[in-house]
Amino acid sequence: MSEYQYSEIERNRLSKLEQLRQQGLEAFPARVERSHTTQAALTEFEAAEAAADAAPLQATLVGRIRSIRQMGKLIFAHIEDGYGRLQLFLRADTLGAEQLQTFRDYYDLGDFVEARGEMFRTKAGEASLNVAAIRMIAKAITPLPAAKDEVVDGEVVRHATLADPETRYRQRYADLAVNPQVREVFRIRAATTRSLREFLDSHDFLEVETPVLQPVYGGAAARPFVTEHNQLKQELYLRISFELYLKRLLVGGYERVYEIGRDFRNEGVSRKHNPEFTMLEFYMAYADYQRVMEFTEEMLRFTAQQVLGGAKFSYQGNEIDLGRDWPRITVADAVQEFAGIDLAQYPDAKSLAAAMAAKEYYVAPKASRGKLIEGLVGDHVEPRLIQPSFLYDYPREISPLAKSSPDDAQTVERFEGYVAGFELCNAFSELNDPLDQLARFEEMSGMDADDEDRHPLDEDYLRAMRYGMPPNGGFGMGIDRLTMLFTDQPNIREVILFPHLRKREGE
RNA sequence: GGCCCCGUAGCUCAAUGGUAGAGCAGUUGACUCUUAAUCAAUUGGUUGAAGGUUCGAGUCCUUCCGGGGUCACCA
Repeated sequence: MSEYQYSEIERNRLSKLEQLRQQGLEAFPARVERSHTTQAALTEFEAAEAAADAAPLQATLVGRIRSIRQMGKLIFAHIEDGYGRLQLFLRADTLGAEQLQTFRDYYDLGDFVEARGEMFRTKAGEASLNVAAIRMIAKAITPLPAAKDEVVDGEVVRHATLADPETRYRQRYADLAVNPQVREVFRIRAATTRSLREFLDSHDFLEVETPVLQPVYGGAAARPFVTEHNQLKQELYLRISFELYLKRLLVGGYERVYEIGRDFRNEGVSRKHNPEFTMLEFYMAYADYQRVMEFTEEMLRFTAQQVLGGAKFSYQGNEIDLGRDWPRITVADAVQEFAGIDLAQYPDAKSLAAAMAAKEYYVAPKASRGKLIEGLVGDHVEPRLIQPSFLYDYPREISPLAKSSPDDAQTVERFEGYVAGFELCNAFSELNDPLDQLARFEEMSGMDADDEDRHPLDEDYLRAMRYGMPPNGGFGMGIDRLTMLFTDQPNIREVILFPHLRKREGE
């Protein structure tokens, strides 16, 4: 049983609904007529205007009532559909006094209607539908949380609109219904994934789907969500990455695979983190990380071109240009330049921690040398990388799945792409030597079970690798973060339709 | 999880510790070219919840619930 209490406004609207029904008027019909979208009606009407001898345009439109202006026996209203908005012109002469009164008495802002009539231009010059018949196709009981619309230079400006972030996220349907710019964010998001697919498909990649429920999680350092299969009495993890399954497919003979899907990480929620988020990973046989860097630049340029029409965009006040060559700087050089520490002089965690402490930098307790370097990058380097850049050659102990550099045992062939001061993607020359991989897993086994960096040993993955895995370059990118960039949104929740929020009492 | 801030009408927001208000939405009325229409009148509140201090609490204190920011964490 619902415990919902109707508000006064809702009770009023329910009463209108009841009265409509008493008059035999169905407020939620199963079938509707529609000859044009609002956009098509406007386009065709303007074309007919241009052709002097064209017949008047008859149209049947559907949409949600977004404004009503009553002028006695004349009513102006705007309807909005998925394509735009259009003014309805309701006049007693055309519609009939009785129908006009029905509209006045029972129709509200937010209702969906079907209106039939002839397109014309009002004295004020707005292309409008002179309504000959109108009917309710879905009555809105709850008023939409927006007061009024205004059109300024062709743009709809909504006044006193829904702004409370909590309500916007919990009731995204209402947010979308009243905030057109929010609808636009998710169109850009869809265009982004579409163009990434287009790029990868055109480069001979195979799109695949791998398990979300995994008996062993891996491919990243994060706490997993744990669940259980009842019948198999088996503990399962929601995946934290796709990596290990995608690389198994290279063993199987596919040269290029990718997956776009959801990862789950049981970590804190922040401006840049949601417990479930969308990731793109691809693996490219016979490529190394340098090749993947080039490919990444190409891919993001293509995507920006498709989605934004060019390589330049503005993000939170910074002008970002994906078009130029991305600077490539080693982690060691970046730490030297931005943090003033020469990593070569500090070959172990203890000496590096001391050097950092001397500069009054934050030193994470019990951190490995790799973890300390990562901290330096996060604190001192990352925020400075506004224009698209690659950092490369990462510490071995924080990269258990990456191939070692041929000339430095402490370093692996790994890069991260940074844009606007945050990490966008992460890639490496994938480790394909099963003996080295086993050694890496065993290094991890010395760690505490709850250490974030501990990577579980995956026997089946090792078995796959023993069959022979071609050398390959792998890549992962957060789609949510890319969408944040493309839509100039500072918070990941703005690019996730239904972001995670704490459950409310009673829900 | 720590710290800081916030929660008032459907929406956006006011209110020195001293009568809880405005605009829009809603309701009633006027109006046949409006477009944030206009004009007149009007309804609507357990101020997130529970305690406490006080003659008196939206305001101060405590706890809880929810949200935002930030730090930690997030390879």
